[in-house]
Amino acid sequence: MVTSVTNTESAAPARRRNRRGEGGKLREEIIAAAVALLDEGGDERAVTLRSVARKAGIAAPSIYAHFADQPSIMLAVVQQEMAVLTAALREADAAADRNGRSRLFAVCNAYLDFARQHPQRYRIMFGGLWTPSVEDTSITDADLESLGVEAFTLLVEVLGACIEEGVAHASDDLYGDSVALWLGLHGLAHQRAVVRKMPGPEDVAERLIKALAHLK
Amino acid sequence: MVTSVTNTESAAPARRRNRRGEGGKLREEIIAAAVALLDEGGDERAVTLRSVARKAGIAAPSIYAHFADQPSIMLAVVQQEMAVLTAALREADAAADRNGRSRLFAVCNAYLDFARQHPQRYRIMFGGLWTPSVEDTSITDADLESLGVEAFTLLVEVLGACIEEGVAHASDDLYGDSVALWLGLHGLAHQRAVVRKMPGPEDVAERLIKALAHLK
DNA sequence: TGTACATCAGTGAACGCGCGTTCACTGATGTAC
DNA sequence: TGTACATCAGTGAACGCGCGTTCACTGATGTAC
Repeated sequence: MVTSVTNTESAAPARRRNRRGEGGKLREEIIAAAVALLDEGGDERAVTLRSVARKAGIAAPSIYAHFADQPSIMLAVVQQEMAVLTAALREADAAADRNGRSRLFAVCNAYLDFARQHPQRYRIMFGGLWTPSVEDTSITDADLESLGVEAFTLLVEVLGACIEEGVAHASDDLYGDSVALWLGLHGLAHQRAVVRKMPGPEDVAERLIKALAHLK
Repeated sequence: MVTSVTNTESAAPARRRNRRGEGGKLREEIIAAAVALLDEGGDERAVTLRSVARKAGIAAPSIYAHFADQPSIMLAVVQQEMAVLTAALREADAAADRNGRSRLFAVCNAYLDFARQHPQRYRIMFGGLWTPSVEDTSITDADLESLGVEAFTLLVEVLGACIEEGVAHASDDLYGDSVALWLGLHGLAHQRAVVRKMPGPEDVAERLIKALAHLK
């Protein structure tokens, strides 16, 4: 296997150390460095303690002042990106026409767009790439729970609006339908994040959303 | 990070070398060893050239007689497991009552069962865990195409049967609907393969299948 | 206002580890004569 | 039927690499007096 570090990673710029009392800023720089590595197209294996340190322009041991281990960095990345995703969904919702159907498509498409624009981030967030190793790390199950709750709640709300307006067929279980809808979105989003070119027709997304939302 | 090899890997039994002319058998043993490592719950990182060799009870260099590199082993695993999955779906279909609805649920549930019973295999097959590194390896795009075609074809057939029988609403595009249905199944299967306990109601699978198949 | 000093932010060297990969090799076994 | 030998199946030692992690440290900067 050929492993060339210098070719794939952009050189870290000269870094000025933080002023006294502002050491905490490095934490954010570390997270940003990890995200940058992902956005360069490398998969999760590209995000090591040392590669993150190189990217951030610091020495590897400097990370320990802010994170217990590499999975802790990943958790911070996931938490941050979940917030980014949630904000994007909210923004899309706010920008949509004020009817259930428009809002539903706006939110769902924003979700799919995030996955397409940031495939590696999406895989980290939902691909179960670091969760299996919980035993060895400082991450607790509590950290993992409630990670995507806010985003999901928005989906429930928008689907509920569709039903209230009579645009979607009501069922006995809005929550259950929302889970099903999210799972469908996730299947498409994940597949798009993983393969080069998606097979299937252009309008799969629309088909999925219409069917799972029971749109009339 | 604590990394203990001997604790997590079962010791390889004494191995008798293959008889002359039967050297090819080792190829299958190597694939089986890789699958065994996955089934032990380790994620894809646990499948290294050396760990596979240990599991198979051979010296690491012996692998090179059969595989160019580690990703080639993974490809072989994926190809084999795709065949296993396809066989399971066919079997479920054959065992089902001879009507579209029964066949559809049988095939879909068999798909979901595979993911639940072999989460790590499923993640390897559909999680995009090794595809990103195509550039460095001996694997070609041609190897990747048509990997799940047979299984998918069965899904199209069964959904088509539902429509012919009038059990499902016909649309203008059976293929497109099949892709959407598969994506939904994939979303659920993947999520189940990734998280410990799935949130949501018990009958999400049924909801998903009914909605995406447009069952009447 | 000047200076000693505690603290903070981060470094550099070193360690042991598992990895992929190479190389020359060994020893069993089938086959030609 | 016996034996020499080519081939096959697989080994063992070694290499350089990047990794996570430790340790003692350095040098800038704010603060107490």
